[in-house]
This record gives sequence, structure tokens and C-alpha cells, in this order.
Amino acid sequence: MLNQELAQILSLMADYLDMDEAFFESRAYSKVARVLESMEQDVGVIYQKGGIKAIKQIQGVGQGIAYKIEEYIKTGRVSRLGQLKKKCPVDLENLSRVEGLGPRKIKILYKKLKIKNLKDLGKAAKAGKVALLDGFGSQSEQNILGAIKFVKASNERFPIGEILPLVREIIKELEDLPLGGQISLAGSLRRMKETIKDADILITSNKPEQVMEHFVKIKGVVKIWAQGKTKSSVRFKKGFDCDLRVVKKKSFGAALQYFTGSKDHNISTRKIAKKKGLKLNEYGVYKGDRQIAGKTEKQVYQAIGLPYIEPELRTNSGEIEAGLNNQLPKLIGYDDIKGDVHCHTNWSDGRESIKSLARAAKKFGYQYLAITDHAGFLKIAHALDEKQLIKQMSQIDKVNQKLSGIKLIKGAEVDIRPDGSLAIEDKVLAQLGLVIGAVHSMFKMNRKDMTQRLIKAMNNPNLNIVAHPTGRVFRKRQGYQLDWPIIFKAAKKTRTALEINAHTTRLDLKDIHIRQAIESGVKLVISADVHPISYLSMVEYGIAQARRGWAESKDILNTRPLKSFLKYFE
DNA sequence: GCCGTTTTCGGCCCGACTGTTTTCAGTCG
Repeated sequence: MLNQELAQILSLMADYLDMDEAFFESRAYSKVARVLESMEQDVGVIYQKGGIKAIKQIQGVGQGIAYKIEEYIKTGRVSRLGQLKKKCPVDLENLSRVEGLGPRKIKILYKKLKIKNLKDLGKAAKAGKVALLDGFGSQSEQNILGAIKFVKASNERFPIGEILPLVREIIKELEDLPLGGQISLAGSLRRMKETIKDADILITSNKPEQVMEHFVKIKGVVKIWAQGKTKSSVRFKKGFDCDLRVVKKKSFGAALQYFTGSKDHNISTRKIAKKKGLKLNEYGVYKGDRQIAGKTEKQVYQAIGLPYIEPELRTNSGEIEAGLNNQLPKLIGYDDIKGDVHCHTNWSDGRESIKSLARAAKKFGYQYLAITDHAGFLKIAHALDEKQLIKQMSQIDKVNQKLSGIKLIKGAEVDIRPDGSLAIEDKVLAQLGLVIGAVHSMFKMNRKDMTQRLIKAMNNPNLNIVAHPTGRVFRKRQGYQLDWPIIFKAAKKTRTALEINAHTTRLDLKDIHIRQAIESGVKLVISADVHPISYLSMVEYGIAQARRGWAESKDILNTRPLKSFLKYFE
């Protein structure tokens, strides 16, 4: 996707400009970089359709940056970046990954010691040359040496599912201390972003030193970046950083609002405050020197004329305008799902028998469960054929008779062939209660062909749901490109639901597509693609994804009771 | 470099921590 490439280049340019002390110019570039990162439409497409004029419509883009975007689209490079690099030819991308090194210090390192990259930096630090520079000392030299080691490990963001459980344990440990009061997650974890770089926790306490002393010694801490009275920062063995902040009770809400972000959301809220003659910071909302709100987030938002905005919405992508106009969505709740509709058993590649999975789902609180083992040609996952499917159906009937309190739906996850046909005969599919279609082959088809492939599948009246619609897998596969408006149109017309696959390695659909799907009138389901029982609880990440896509309960079919869930597909 | 219900010029969000400084610059979120 062109947006991500361009965002990276613009943000790199911002860093070089920072080094050049062109601070406000730098800010303009990084602002556009952030906009591009979270923008749904591809810049390349925008340019194709509307030329440079359309590019200038993008938030924060004026004449100058528009031309640079055009240059990148046409030639694949931005010559200004080359000029900036020439001025100070250092590997800014990697050097600034070292904690404590920013553009200014990197410039000093280059001017004084000709340090251009991590290798040079390591050598110089080992030789004790860095400590002698102005603004550096032996302490920072040691930090640099330590940080270089960590750069490799911190190269990536983590799927939320790998971090949230760990951070909840940390929070639990802090809660158990007799020192603290209120405690909460903050940052991107509280916003339930799909990938996480570091974790933020807020706590109120009148013994901050003791809280911090305990925090930096929690099991798994491998490095203490900072330890102060109000803020401490540590690195965990897993490779992510965690910040703990101690705040005052009367500022807890303001701090929570502030540290939950996103950065852009905060900039907008502070601008609104400023317009009203108020000041908003992490201590509260102030009229002159007087705090007029701060204890709770709700009060903070109220004080600046906004309703409470759910953390998942705080991305500065319309939630503030919606709030001002009283048009915020009533987001789907974390307890609203009535049943999982994408599960595998030991008939294909799952772990559990039909019966034990059903029992576990009942215990989890579900009213129904769709058994959707692989069917078709995916032999690696022991896909079932027509004969086996029929056999399984009668087995499910038997279990249904024996179990009370939960209903099983006879289903299948059928392979969608490259030509868009389904890999199981229609007359067998017609007997099933729920048919999920999924692409498991030929991922590299181009946008047009893949779109046609899915449309043909959706036009099969037996198909109810398209599973993991883009096929992306974190750290493994980028996912195929689809022509979304066409897909949404077809999904609506054929009453095909799109899946929000909640498995932490997938989280597919993405938030922006969820939002577009809903705007297009397409219905969705949230399912955990259950293999072992433990996956059931991953539904939380799918719900979070849906909330970030502005989904309400009515948009998600499996928030309905069984009857009305199935009715949609009739 | 961008932007405009005070503005086409003159602003651009705001504060803590660190290391080194001996009052602050740089970094970070």
C-alpha cells in the first residue's frame, strides 16, 4: 500500500528536518505522515482519480507536500529526501531507534565523531568517545550500549493478543499492593489498537516511591529506562516497554484522557479547549489557574463541551465532530456476542470433539455455536468432503439432542476455489445451516481477479459468510487487495455477511473496512475461528476491532438470538 | 510547510524525565 510507504518517507523527512532545526516544517511532514498511516483510501488511487488537486484535499497537505507525493507516485522517490540525506548522511531510521537518541543528538554524533550508523555508534561508545561529547556523559554512553542490544528485539509491534494478557497480570500485581488506589490501562492498549508497541498504566497513590520501587522489580523486567516519582519506564523480557505513571486523584480522569491518546485526538481536544479559553493538560481542564475538571474522564470531556468518547474511537477520524453533533455511535458491548459462528473440531484441524467444544461454549456464556470444520480441498487442515460432512451433520444432530442450554448450528468453512466456485457440491451445502466461504489458496491473485473470485462466491445462494476477508496474517502475509466498494455492494445485495475474524494473528477485517462496510449497509459477524477451547476468549479482540470500526450491536449479526441470526440469511 | 468564524502573516499542544547543566536542551509520549 502506497500510503504506508509514503508515511514512512514523510516521517523520515520530518526527522531529517528536525535535525536541520526546521522544527515547524518537520511538524508539518510528520502530521501528514500520521494522516496517511490511518487513511483508508490509497493515495495512488486518489491521485489517479483527481490528480494533484485531490491530493491537496488530504488533511495537512498543501502545495509543497502535494508535489512531493506526486513525485513519489510517479518516480518512486522524493528528491528532497535525497538532498536532506546529503546534508547529513546518517542512518537516521535505525539510529533514532536507540532510546534517548533523537535527531539533535544524532547530528552531534555525526558532526563530532562521523557516526553514521549503529555499527559506528557501537564502536565509538565502546571506545569511550561518546561520553566526552557535549551533552553526553558516561551514563548516556552506557545507555547507548545497552539500547543498541535492544534495537533488534524492539524492531516490531506486537499483536494486541500477545501483550494485553501480560499487562493485565502486571496490573493485577499492582492492584494487590496495599499502596495504590485507582488503576487503569492507558495508551494504545486501552484504545485496543490491533498492534502495540508499549503499554501505559496509570495509578493513584500517596506513596509513589514505593509503588515505583515495586514496579521496576516486577518479574520479567529486564531494563529500567527511567524511575521517577511520577513516571517509571521499563522493558519486559518479551521486548515491549511499559510505563507506569502515578497521578493525583483529582487529576486521574485528565491523566487517563491524556495518556490514552491518540496523540491526534489529544491535539484536537486541546485545540477545542483553547478555543473556549480553557487549558487542557494531564492535570485537568483549567480556567486560568483554576481546575474546573479532572477527576473523571467524563468530566474532562464535558468541560470542553464533548460527550464521553469511548477509547476505541479516539483516533481523530471524525469522533470529535460526531461528539460535537451528538452523533457518536452506541458501540457494541464486550458482552453482546451470543454465539461463535466459526469453530473447528477434531473432525478437521481443531482439537476438541463437537461435544466438549459445545460444553465449553456454553460455559463461556454462549447460546449457540456453529460447527464449521474445513471442507473442500484444504487437505493440510484435514478438510472434509461431501460424505464426511453428511456424516458430521448427523453427529451434530445427536449432540444437539443431548445438550441443553446451547444450540449447535451445522456448518462448514468451505474453500473458495480460484475461479470463485465453492469446493463442496451445492446440494450438500444446501443442507447446512451456515456456510462460511474462505480463500485458502492462490493468495497472490491481483486485485481485480480476487474481487471477482469473492463476488462469484457471494453470488452462490448457499454462501452466508466470507471468513477473514483479506487473508492477512501478522508477520506472515500482507493479505490480498480487494476493490472494497464492489465487494460491499455485492455483500449487501446477496445478504452475505463479512467476518471480523478475532484471532489475534488475523484481526481481519480491519477497522477502516468495518466502518466502510457498515456505512455501505453490510452486516458483519465476529468470530474467534476457534480451534482449541482457549480461542473462545479471543472474541474480545474482534469486538474491539468492531468498536474501532464504529460498529453497533445491530451491525453484528451474532449479537442476535439464534433465530433472528439465521433469519438474516434466509 | 500548513492554515484561517479574530488572521494570507504569524502562529503551530504540552509537560515530565534524564543527564548534564549549574538553569537547560533534548527526548519522549
